[in-house]
Amino acid sequence: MAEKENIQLPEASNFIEQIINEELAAGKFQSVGNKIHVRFPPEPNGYLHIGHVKALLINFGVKEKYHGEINLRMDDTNPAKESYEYVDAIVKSLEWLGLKYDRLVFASDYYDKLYEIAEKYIMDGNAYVCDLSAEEITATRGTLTEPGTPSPYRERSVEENLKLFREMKAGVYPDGAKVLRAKIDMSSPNINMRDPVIYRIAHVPHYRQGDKWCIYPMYDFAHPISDAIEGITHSLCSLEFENHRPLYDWVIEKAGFPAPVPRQIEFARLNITNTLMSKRYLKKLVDEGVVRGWDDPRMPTLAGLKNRGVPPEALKKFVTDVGVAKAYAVVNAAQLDSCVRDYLNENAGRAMAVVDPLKLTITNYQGEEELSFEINPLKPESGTRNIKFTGTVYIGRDDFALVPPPKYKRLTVGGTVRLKGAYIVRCDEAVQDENGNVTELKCTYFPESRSGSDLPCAVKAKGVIQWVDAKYGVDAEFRQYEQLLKDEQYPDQDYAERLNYDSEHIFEGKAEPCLAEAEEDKPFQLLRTGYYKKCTQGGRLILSEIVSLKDSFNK
RNA sequence: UGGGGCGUCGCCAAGCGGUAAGGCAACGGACUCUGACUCCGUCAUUCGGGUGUUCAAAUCACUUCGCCCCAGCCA
Repeated sequence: MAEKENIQLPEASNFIEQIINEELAAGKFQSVGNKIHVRFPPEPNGYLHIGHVKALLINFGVKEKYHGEINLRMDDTNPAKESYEYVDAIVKSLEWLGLKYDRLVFASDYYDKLYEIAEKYIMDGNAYVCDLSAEEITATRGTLTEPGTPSPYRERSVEENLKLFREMKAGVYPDGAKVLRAKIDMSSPNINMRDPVIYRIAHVPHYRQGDKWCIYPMYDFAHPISDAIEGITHSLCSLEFENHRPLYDWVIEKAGFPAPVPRQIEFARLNITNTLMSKRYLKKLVDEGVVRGWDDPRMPTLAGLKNRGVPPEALKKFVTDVGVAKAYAVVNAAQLDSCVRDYLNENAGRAMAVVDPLKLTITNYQGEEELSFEINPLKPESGTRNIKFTGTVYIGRDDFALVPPPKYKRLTVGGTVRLKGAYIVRCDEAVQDENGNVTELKCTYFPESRSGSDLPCAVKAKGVIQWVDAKYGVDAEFRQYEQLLKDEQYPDQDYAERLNYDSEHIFEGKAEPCLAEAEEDKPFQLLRTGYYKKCTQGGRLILSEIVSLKDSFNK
């Protein structure tokens, strides 16, 4: 007898790793060299969204921790919904997140093997061809409290079943005429065990297999076997598959795979407040043209988040912080925002911009000069940028108040404020139009207050505001939003209600025109998105966020 | 109503019989040429409720209440 190897077990950081540690300690995987093997199995029927990041990180986390392997498997067993567009999008999303899998595999590559196992089931008396219609199967399945009734075709002979199944494969029957069912227990309290369908007829070409097949395996059959074929040790999935676990185990057992056999472990999926996390609805938004595509910045897809300017590192931090458990949970979107801000604060360069510009003219200033700003104050090594200053600038309308609220730190008539990186100015007059709207501010500046100068300066300013030079600033463009702005194509609440969810989060905010400081004669983009809003505190923009958004659009 | 799960601070979440980590949010205060950041401080005598076992329970047992999932030829 071989001695049990002494394996170094890493500290478990969640209940899944705890289970793996126990199994490892019990020697369950000795025959496979204690190699842990997991997989991430999306169906290529849509883009990955933020919810998938949880499954992704749990699986990749296990792979890393145990120095195991991970397959990216396209769970493509329903040809009606799948395509290469989605395969590509999924692969790209993983790249964006920086997750490297060991191999890309397709469930559709196992169709032959799957078929072979199905025939074995028939020969072993574990499956039969059923002629009942879909409605009849539903009707005879029983209810939650009543057992189902056996199909009249349940006791067909092995020979007949085999003949019929081969005819199904050969295309003798139309869609829906027959199915292959697992022969388990029609009175099981677990409805999934009441002779589930494992193969259906569908005369639909497959995006990879073409017309080769007209019968396709169901998830409950294909998934466990795919896992077993690949030597997966742990099949991690979300809670809604808990009821399928007995079937998962049954399918593998009857297929006769040798131990160690894959084990399914479920965890709670990720939910975020006001965020739609269903591929089905997201696809609907795309199909109906409510959004401009799966990568629309308002979408919670990874492609959309990327376009919104969310750094992948922030996403990973967020999902890791949220943890892994089995309790149903809805995480506050504020927690994601916090991760984004946190990362951006640390890494993003800074620039000034104003939304809703208000002209500020310094009446005693002449000429122009260049001022220097740090690109990222937190990272001195990132260098500086130079901004021209001509004495006529635009400031944000929010940074001036005719009637200042209590504790207001910005500009008021007669008050002073510092133009960030430049001078302190005093507002002498607020020019108003016939309606009383402020159209321009006439100010006086104090030369000795120049930023960084050692001159003694008597004037003090309680606030610091951003500005954009009137001559050198540029109109920021909204590359992503310009069309939306033009068409006023905003999904409305009615639409959201029809879809039965709250759209506030993905649709909040519209793009607004703004002015931005010029940078290498390339205007930068400013988006009025969720993050923009979240990054507004007390009416002030946090510049780092804006610049990062810009970067993400300069593809 | 059958079966399967889950209930620890406003939102997540550690805890695994020895006397409630952490993050987000919130609230005070310091600092600040980003009202940001940073920094300091506050924030569960209590773990859905009840009853037991024990010297000792969020952790064990029993019971009760609440929520989620399952009746696709979707995954």
